[in-house]
Amino acid sequence: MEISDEDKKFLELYSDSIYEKPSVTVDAVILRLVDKETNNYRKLPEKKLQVYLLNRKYPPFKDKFAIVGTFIDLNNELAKTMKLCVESKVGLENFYYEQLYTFGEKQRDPRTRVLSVSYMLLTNQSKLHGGEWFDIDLNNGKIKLESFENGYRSEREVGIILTSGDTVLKNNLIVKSEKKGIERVSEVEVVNSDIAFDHIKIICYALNRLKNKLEYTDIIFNLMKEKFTLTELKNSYEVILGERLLDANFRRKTASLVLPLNEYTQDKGHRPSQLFKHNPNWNKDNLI
Amino acid sequence: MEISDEDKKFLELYSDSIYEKPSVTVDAVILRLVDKETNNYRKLPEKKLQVYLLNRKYPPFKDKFAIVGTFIDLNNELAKTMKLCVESKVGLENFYYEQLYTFGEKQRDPRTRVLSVSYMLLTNQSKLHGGEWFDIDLNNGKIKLESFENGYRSEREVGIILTSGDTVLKNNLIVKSEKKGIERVSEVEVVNSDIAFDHIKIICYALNRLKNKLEYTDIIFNLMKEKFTLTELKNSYEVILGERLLDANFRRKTASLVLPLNEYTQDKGHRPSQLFKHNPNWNKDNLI
DNA sequence: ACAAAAGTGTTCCAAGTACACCCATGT
DNA sequence: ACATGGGTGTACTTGGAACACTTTTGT
Repeated sequence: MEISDEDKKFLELYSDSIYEKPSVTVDAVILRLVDKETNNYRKLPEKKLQVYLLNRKYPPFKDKFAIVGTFIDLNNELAKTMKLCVESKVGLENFYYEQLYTFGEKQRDPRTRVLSVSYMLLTNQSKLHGGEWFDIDLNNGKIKLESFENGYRSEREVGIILTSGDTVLKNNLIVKSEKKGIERVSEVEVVNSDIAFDHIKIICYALNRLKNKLEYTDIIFNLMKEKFTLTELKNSYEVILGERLLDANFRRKTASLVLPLNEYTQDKGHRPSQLFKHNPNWNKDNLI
Repeated sequence: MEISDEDKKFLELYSDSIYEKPSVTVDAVILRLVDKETNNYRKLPEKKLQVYLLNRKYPPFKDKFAIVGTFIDLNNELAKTMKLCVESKVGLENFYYEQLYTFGEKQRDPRTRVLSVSYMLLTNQSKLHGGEWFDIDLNNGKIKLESFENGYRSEREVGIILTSGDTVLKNNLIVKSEKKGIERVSEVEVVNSDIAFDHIKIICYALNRLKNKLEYTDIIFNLMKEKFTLTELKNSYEVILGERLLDANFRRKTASLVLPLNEYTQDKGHRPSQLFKHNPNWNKDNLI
């Protein structure tokens, strides 16, 4: 990408303020999986999915919880800015991340026009600081489907309850999808939300992305500890997918994703279980 | 999302210029499928995938071809701005679109820091103005795979040749992917490109998105005319996927995606073929 | 007649589904 | 003894892959 002489001349004269500019933030939906406490010595702990939120110290949305983010730095790459932000604000390093979507609705920030380039972060670390882990309780309502001759319209209520100790944050969304011949509209509407900005929409987007990627990637291992039993892995899938899986089939399907170790769990009140680790050489599509 | 009194007070005093702002564009990769000419009265025309590019009249990258885009308007939604831009610059209306990715590399625009919120647009219209349709000739090199104990590194050269009449634009990318335990890096590097900015990267991203979505959506019908034969549909899949499909299997697999019409092709030098249209009520996941 | 596309049928194989069943452990 | 998770086997179903074969048209 060589720059022509004419371009060089132009650039010397160029003023970068001729177009209005928006503010831009990078925002991170930080997710992890943890064990629910259990009092039964036999029972294995169930897993729960959590998101890390910060209580906002300044307006707008002072005292509301929000996902981690910052205004971008023009001298850094977007992802770099996001990483620095996450490291400095909550102390998280070395994590899996991917860009999700850029949210830019006109009214999403009461201050001014602000675009949010959002990221999903997955971790198995717990010791973050500055905020709180919130349990995610996702409740997909029944889908309402209306069919016409040349298409359909679907609508579903989605409830997301975020809980950390006594703090319970309720959020309700409506996910709409309409299809009429070639026309096609998808929309997520926030009915009510106890967290800042449109962040519940971003969280919802991340949860969907994660769920979809479980099927065809090995993304889940970013949420696992290094060593785990297959039942732990199965529970993890179940929590994210929101459905129960059959044990025998699960073991076969995931066989290529994991490597068996010569270690076993003990002291569990039931038969010991073999430990596994992620098979980093699992390929599939990458080999094509 | 009520605004508290404290927030209101804050907003009155708020100055939106405390953070540096980037310029932001919306950019559209406009794709269509057309028939290659054929001189054999028996042979059906093959399909080819095309992208619509504009010749830049002003620096930077004057006289280079670029995808359609504009600096955003702070008073409009992002998608709205993109739609208005596409309509006014090339005369395209009523199309399928989806947001792709936000490109923001520091050096991607020689003028200043510019983020590009990119979209993929699919159409079956031909009569655009102001630019040219370029045939897309995508050439995936062989993948080079290097395996270690705890991961692997893959690298592949991708050549994209864009042709419109005598204009031939060559572009070469290297797609890298590295995995070491939990660490994971993916990167696309532009080796050389005959088009403006990093637009070849955006086009490449769109082509991949389209290819992936063929599998699990009915997105392809946005590229088809209203009525088509199953062989036309199969050719369309083949061109985008870059591989041949088996006819008998294809017919079975796509059966639920289409509705048969009581019309048949004629004058083709071979057996007439039934025409089909998209089944707009094809659902699958949406029913869950 | 014949080249090309249109369309159907069949066999084989891989993978997913749903169970039934036995094993090993700590209390 | 027993509740619980760990783990294997199997019969059935579904769908994709590969290929053979027939039909129909315009020139």
